[in-house]
Amino acid sequence: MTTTPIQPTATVRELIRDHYGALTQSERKFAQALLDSYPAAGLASITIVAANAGVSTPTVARMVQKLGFKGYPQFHQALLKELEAKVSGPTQRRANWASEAPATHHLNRFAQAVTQNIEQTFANIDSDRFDQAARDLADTSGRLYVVGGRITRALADYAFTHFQAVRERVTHMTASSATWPHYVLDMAEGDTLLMFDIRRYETNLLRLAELATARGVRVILITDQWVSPIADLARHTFNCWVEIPSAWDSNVSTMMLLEALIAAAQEERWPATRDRYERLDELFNATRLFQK
Amino acid sequence: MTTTPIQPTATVRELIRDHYGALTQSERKFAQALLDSYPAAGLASITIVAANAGVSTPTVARMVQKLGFKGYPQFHQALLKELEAKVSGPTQRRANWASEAPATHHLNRFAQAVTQNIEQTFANIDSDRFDQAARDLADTSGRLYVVGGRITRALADYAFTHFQAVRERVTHMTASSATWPHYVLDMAEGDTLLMFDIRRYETNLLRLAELATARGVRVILITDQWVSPIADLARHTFNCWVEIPSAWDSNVSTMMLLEALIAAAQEERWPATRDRYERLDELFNATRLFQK
DNA sequence: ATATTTATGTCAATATATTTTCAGACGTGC
DNA sequence: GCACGTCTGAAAATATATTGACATAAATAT
Repeated sequence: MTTTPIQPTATVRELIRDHYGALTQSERKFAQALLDSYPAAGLASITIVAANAGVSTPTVARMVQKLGFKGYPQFHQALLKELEAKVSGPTQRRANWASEAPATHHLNRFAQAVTQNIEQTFANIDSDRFDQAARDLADTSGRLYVVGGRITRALADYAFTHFQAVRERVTHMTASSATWPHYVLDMAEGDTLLMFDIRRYETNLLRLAELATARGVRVILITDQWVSPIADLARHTFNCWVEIPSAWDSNVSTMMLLEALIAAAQEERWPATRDRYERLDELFNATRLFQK
Repeated sequence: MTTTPIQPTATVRELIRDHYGALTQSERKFAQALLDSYPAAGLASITIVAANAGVSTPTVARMVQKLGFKGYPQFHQALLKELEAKVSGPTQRRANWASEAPATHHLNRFAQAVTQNIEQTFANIDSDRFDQAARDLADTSGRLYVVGGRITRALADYAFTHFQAVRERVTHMTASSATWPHYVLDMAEGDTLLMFDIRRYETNLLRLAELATARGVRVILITDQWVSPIADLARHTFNCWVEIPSAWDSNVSTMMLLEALIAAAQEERWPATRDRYERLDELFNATRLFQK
């Protein structure tokens, strides 16, 4: 492990990060609790603080010593000093994301843009349609196909991996559109096709949507705020705000929507999904044995 | 003396204002000191706090009782609670996300959990390390390798697609670990390896990290809040908060961090990257003609 | 499977914080 | 200037926090 010498300017947060590798399980439990509500969770007495984190007092005492403090009081004082410096600063409580970076730092500008996208995206979701879409995605009476474009292929892949855990009969249509006709051949009424189409909309995907809907397949489309032409064919369309100050589009909101759909579909199929997860876990454990 | 009932909603600041008339000279001295650097000046022990304000301990004790607290500890706790509520991140007390859905709707619960994860994640990024990592990722004097685990393969894929647009000499190491040794064979000092390892840490990835670092490759690790063992070998480690109320982990914050890194690397290499984008665009347009 | 190491909590000791008591200081009205 | 009430901090008494020693539990290696 790299034992970084304690910088006099290092925040407790940084100290935790640096020493995290050397912390034991319970110590990490406390560290997490502290980071969870920082720095408040470290400003009470050691007794209270330990109880809140669900560990014993000596555990906390030992940990702060590992971080380089002489004892808990010194640690407490350090936290307090940080707080004081932060609150008395000139940019009092500007919404900074990266704690110590200036508001103009790339990170903060980026975080702000993405957050706005997320807000926009979620504000524009109709919860009824969302619920319906989740039901479609969870419906195992038909197959579920997943497909994405050049960039969104990764998202489709992610969706595939997770839906595979949630339900049976899932297919990821690979990005090579040459193989798509084979899949279409087997599509039937009652099947669902989850499509990702973010700008620079791809003609291939539109053609695929046409073929699929012609066969009675329900299309669920995840697109951007400018809306892919596939929307006209889709049963449900979701718009994601993707613009960031950059040459390309952000897919954080897309990912978030996707995860929300997976989570909802999972809930839809509980407890059937739980069994799948457990069986999956066993299989992975079995595989793991070989690796040792 | 009339014991004013403690308003549960009143802040200590308000209490001081309300009782200011009833305070004695020394008590006011302390009150001023507290307001001067609020709430830090009230979060140490009564002894220290009193000394800092230049008054005696009993003065402080008497005053907090005047404010309606049973004793100093209770006063301390009240301040702490306020702080906790206040420091909670930029988006904390937002109204519902999906505008018309009730707060208990799945969507809103999900959005809230994810937002907290994002906040935590970004609060824990050290901007210097972030900048350094971005520089490593943009450095074309060596190759850039990207690799992920079972779930994070999709993220690695996404990273690959984007970094490929940003710079040359990028390789996505496929998920099949059997082929990894071939890649390692060609790794050299000055190369960079971007790894994703979220819990259920994979032994394969750890072995790969060991081999790579042994060859002088810089490892940049993106892991979760519980930290993959690879962290000990990595040059830069980033922690993503991934917990959501679900059987699996969310990767929205991971995606967001990844995008932030891509954006930073892109900026690092501007305008070289702009040329690449333009050429890439031309190529895609050429391909598109065939599809029509 | 067993031994060894490491981690963790209980309990006791020690130190520190908090409150109470009280005597002097200070101001105020006569 | 004197008497009275109030304020203030020193110091004692009490409560609580902090740390260290130890035994048990968990993890790891043999």
